[in-house]
Amino acid sequence: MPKLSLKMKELVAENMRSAIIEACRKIILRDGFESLTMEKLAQEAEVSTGSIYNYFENKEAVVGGIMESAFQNMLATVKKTAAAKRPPEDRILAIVKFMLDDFHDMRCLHEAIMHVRPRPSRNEFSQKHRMLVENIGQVISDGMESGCFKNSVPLLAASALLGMIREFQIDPGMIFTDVPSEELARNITDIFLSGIKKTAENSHEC
Amino acid sequence: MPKLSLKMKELVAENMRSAIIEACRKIILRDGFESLTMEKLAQEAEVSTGSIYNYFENKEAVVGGIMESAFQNMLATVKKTAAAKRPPEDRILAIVKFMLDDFHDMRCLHEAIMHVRPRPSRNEFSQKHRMLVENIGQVISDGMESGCFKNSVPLLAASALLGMIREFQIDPGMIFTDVPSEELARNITDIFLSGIKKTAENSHEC
Amino acid sequence: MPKLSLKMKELVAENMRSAIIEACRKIILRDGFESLTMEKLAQEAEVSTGSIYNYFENKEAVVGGIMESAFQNMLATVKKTAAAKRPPEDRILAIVKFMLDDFHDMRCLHEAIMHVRPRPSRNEFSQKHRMLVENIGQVISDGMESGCFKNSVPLLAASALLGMIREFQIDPGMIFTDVPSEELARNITDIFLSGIKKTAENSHEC
Amino acid sequence: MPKLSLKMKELVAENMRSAIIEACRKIILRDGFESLTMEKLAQEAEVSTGSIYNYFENKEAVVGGIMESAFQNMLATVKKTAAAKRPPEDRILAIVKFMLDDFHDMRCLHEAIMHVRPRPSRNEFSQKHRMLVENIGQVISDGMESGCFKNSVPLLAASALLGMIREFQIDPGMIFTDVPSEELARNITDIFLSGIKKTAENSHEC
DNA sequence: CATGAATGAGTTTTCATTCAT
DNA sequence: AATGAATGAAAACTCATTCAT
Repeated sequence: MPKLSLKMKELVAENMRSAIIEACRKIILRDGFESLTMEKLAQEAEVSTGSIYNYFENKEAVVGGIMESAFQNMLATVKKTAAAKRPPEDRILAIVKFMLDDFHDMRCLHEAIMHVRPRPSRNEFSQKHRMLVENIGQVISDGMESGCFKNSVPLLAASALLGMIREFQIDPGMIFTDVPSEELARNITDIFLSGIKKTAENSHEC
Repeated sequence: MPKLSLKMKELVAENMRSAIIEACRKIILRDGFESLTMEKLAQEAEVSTGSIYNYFENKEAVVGGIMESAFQNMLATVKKTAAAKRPPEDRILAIVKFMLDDFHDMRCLHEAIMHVRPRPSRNEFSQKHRMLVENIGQVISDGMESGCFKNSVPLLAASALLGMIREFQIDPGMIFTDVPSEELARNITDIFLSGIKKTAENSHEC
Repeated sequence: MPKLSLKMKELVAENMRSAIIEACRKIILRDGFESLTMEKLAQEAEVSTGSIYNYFENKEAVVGGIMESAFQNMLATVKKTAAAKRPPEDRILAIVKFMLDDFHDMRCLHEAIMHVRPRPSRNEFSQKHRMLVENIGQVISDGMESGCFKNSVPLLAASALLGMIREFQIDPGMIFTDVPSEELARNITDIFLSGIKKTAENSHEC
Repeated sequence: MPKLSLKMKELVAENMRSAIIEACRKIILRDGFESLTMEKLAQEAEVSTGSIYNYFENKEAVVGGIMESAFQNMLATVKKTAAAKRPPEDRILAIVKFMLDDFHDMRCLHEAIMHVRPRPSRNEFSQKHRMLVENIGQVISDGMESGCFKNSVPLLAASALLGMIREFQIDPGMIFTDVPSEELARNITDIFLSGIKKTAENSHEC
């Protein structure tokens, strides 16, 4: 009985944490990180400010929470896709597609990382980011082993790919707002796989 | 005499502005944007808080100032490099190299853009960013015309390149801290130009 | 229960507002409007600066609050007195008496109006002031109708009366500090009603 | 020779003081006392902030200066009018007229007095105000002696008159903005001299 | 546990005054 | 004397965090 109620409690607590993190995400995406206050967060989550402190040590922990949550979401899919039994090229395209569509998580992550700088959370973040890179790197390693990818530094290539994706999500120049993500994904993947240079056979001179 | 002293004053004033912006940059790079306070800025610039307001309307204007300054630095070099009379490939490499080395400007810019959200500065930023993209895009257009680059969307490719570069500057996973920028530049350029896929002639199957 | 506690809260909140306004009034009367700072106000009201902002939007709102409060006090009594079933002369005397004694409210009001200049509050103030004038004007209208007052412009006469009263409250020459308000009231009323000139019957020549 | 240049200097200095005070007055009347800063004052007077301090001890002294100047203007005329060889009634009317028209001085004075509270200037101000009251009081005394005014307390009556005049200058209810000052003056004087009550001979009952 | 008012340190900004030129 | 930039104390206001109910 006590054990049951204990589990209940944990369940309720987990629910609260999720709700708060979700509210946090909404605010960041809607109004920007700068505007995130505990008061606003409480209102969005429809709890009291005090309650938040029952589930999170402090504001930083909440932000850390959304990073964790966003990573979990992304990592889960990326891992699955990266490990799928399909040609590496396809897996790359799938990952790019997914990430471009998963605007929320990546955008939040990026906002969060930029605002959680001199704190311990930063290291934690780095670790998780590395996992992301490594998973994508694995696809590239696979491609190298199977002979369809050139010899390269997988982690470096993976990072490059992530950078490209992020660029189109932040879109600082507001150039690609109206381009469908489908099209963006194809273009990005194409550049990543084949580059922009003409290959020997179809280029006569340069 | 009055004209001279007028020029002198403007010179001194410009010096002050630069000093303050430089101090601002230092703080952002050292301690993060979050920690930037007018008090701290005054100390770093070795002036009084009040003095800053003789040269900038308010805090936002200072931040806008570092954005402008950083852009000016970057654009100047990028423009020159982009317009150089060398093969497009070389120009791309030069730009990547320069940007990786110009850690300060790009990093500052990126910090700034993430923290200047709902204000008019944001649009101003977008415009300038677009100029950067367009300059790089020009190199790609050149390459396409001269036949060494494939047909592609130059602005899109340019954005992709910028994204890659930024990724290695922020280096969220802290993976490439110790890799010399020279090497990074070569790798990035290589991926951008040739992609990671084996080309037909040297790949037998996949 | 929820309704009760809701009412309780409102009651407590109203108490706070009153306490802060009262503290504000004390400071203005004791040290002058110029010396009113939020810090000082907080100390006088024995709360924290932050708390004040739970009950008032900003400093201007607090000042607006004391204007409103002072007006309410004054208007309530003036209205009642003005509408009383007594000869207009008596009502005038009663109003003058009350206002001279109600040093606090009128003095505060006057301080406040002089310091709340280019803001919207000013118009609000004007409106309320007009109500005061109109109420007193009504007494004069009554007197005119009943035949004991001469034909005149009631609002103008009422304003003149208010001006006299204010003069003795501010007492810029510090001449009447020691004159009992009872005596002042009689004198003021007498001038207002009969003027300083001898009337025909008791003046032989001039 | 040295004496001459000394006089010159004093002349120039007096000019500067006047110019600064005039600028101060303009600002107070145009934008309100609250908006008066030394910087603004310097701009309006077309001198440097530093220069002001060569002619005035500090800001308070400048404000004291405009009070002094305004008083001088008013006192000069009031004294002359009060001492004129005309019936007291006429002299009263003339004073009211002049003061209503001399909007600038009186308004400035009133603004100034309200903002110079806990300082020594206040006493100085009181003294000057008393002189004003006494001069008007003298007219009333004259009238009492010559038999056309009732026995009353001249200073008290004079204060009452000043209060009325000020009320119409401040016009807190913004009721009399469009009434010509000529008409106001007549009305005010009439109330002051004859009151609002019907006199015995023309009132049957009340 | 939930609540939400209270707290007060921390932030931006203003402005009278000084002082080197 | 004139200048006007530099100063820095002081003010209004914010917001993460606490704690009595």
